[in-house]
Amino acid sequence: MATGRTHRPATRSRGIPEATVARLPLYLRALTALSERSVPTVSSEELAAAAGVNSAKLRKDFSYLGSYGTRGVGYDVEYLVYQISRELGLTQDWPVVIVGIGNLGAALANYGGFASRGFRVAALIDADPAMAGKPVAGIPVQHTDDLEKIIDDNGVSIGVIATPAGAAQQVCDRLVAAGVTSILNFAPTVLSVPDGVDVRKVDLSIELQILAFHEQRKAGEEVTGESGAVVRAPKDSGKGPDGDVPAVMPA
Amino acid sequence: MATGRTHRPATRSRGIPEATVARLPLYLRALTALSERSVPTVSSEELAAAAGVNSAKLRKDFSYLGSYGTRGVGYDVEYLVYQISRELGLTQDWPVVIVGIGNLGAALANYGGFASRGFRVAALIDADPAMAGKPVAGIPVQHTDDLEKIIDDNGVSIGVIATPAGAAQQVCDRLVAAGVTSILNFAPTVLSVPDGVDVRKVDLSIELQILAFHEQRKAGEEVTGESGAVVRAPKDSGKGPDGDVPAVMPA
DNA sequence: ATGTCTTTGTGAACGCGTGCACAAAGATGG
DNA sequence: CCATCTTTGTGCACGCGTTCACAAAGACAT
Repeated sequence: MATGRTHRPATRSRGIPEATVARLPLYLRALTALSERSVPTVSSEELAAAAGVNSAKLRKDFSYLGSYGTRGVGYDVEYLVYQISRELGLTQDWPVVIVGIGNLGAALANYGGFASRGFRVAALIDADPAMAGKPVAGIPVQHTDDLEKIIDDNGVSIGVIATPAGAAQQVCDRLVAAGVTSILNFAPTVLSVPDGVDVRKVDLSIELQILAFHEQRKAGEEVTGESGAVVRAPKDSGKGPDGDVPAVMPA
Repeated sequence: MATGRTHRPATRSRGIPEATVARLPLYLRALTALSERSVPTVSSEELAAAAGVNSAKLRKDFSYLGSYGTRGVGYDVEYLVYQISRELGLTQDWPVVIVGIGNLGAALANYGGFASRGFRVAALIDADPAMAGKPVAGIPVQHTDDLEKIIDDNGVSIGVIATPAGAAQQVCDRLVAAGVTSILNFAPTVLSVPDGVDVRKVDLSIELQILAFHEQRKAGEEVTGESGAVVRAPKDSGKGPDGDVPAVMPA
């Protein structure tokens, strides 16, 4: 997490809870799919199932946006798509820069999910002079030296950091100084930013570690299991870690 | 989110709250850095700062693991690294398969953060026959047809899905049927899995949409203290979205 | 051994998020 | 126009997570 505005301590933005905001994109995706199939209306139950949430939660979420449903019928799909898009600020086009065009940065540049949701990759930036000018995803990579100018010229307020961990804080500082106020960080580092700047982080190895924790717990319940009891077959042929690694011993 | 075990409704695994589990990797990273600098002990205050969290929260988190600190001194770095690693199941080596070797899948295969944390990429799988045999990150890509055999031969219990959205559920079903019980999903879809299977999702466009929401809110606050009216500074030279896109109109 | 000083570990209070359950609203049919 | 039936919107209760604040524990100096 960043030092600045990351978890937004109870700062219920304009009355919409953070947890709800995080689910709106989910609803939007489900609604867009329905819209493409020309489904006119949808009930909270159906939509909740499509989004993978509880229907009561969904209704409460929508209640923060206003009363957009019709009792006895459900929600108008097109209207709801519009309302959520507007609420999320997706009726506008957000220019985004990606800094650090390695494997991940290139993958992000090629990712279709951005453009389809109102985000436009305005520039790709990398510190390697050898990359300069080389096109990635049809966009020429520019050098870090011009970072400030690029941000300014394009009116960018959202930056994506996909650099190695060591460079992330420095890049972050420059982005912020140049006027960026929202950062999506893929580097495995805690970024420190001033108040007023939002940081969200995506950390691949952390996600795996959380999975490993639960996986280990499942394995530990194998026979002992009170409820689930996986009871893996005899012999150590079962799924799971290959073996024990000594690791560091306690002091 | 997935239908199955994703949010784990209050199923405090072995007494350790989910929120704490999610922070352990963060602490571990900070501690590893200290360890590499041969720092012997660290106080909750220092470590909390390095991990970007509140020190009280950190102490409470550690209290779930046991009393590993020394009052008046702090925590033994090496010992804590060991304890957290063990708790997370990282003293074991977890074989992982990545399904869908497009831009993102390739980036994940090349990502160093996996190997350094006890995760080993056991296999890369893709549905494109043209990719078969081609090495990515030094590992030959295998065809989806052999998915079940690969899972079984390598004793894989953690799978990463980096396929297009359309293929994700099908791949997921096959992974689960083959014995995978933890899935990290990069495809923008809600996966449905049976009980006992954990799913974590990483959705790039959702993260950006959340940032856009806050960005829009900040813009709205510019001059007008709180409620509406964007009132951007004179001329539209400020940072921000390029312009309004009509989008869908309300019914 | 005793006192002081630092830092941990945790009891308690509070706030957010979730889910139940139901009343109100409106559509639909007779 | 009235009755019935479906589905929303929400009051309420509960539990998790966070934070404060402080007593207990131990290091360290004298």
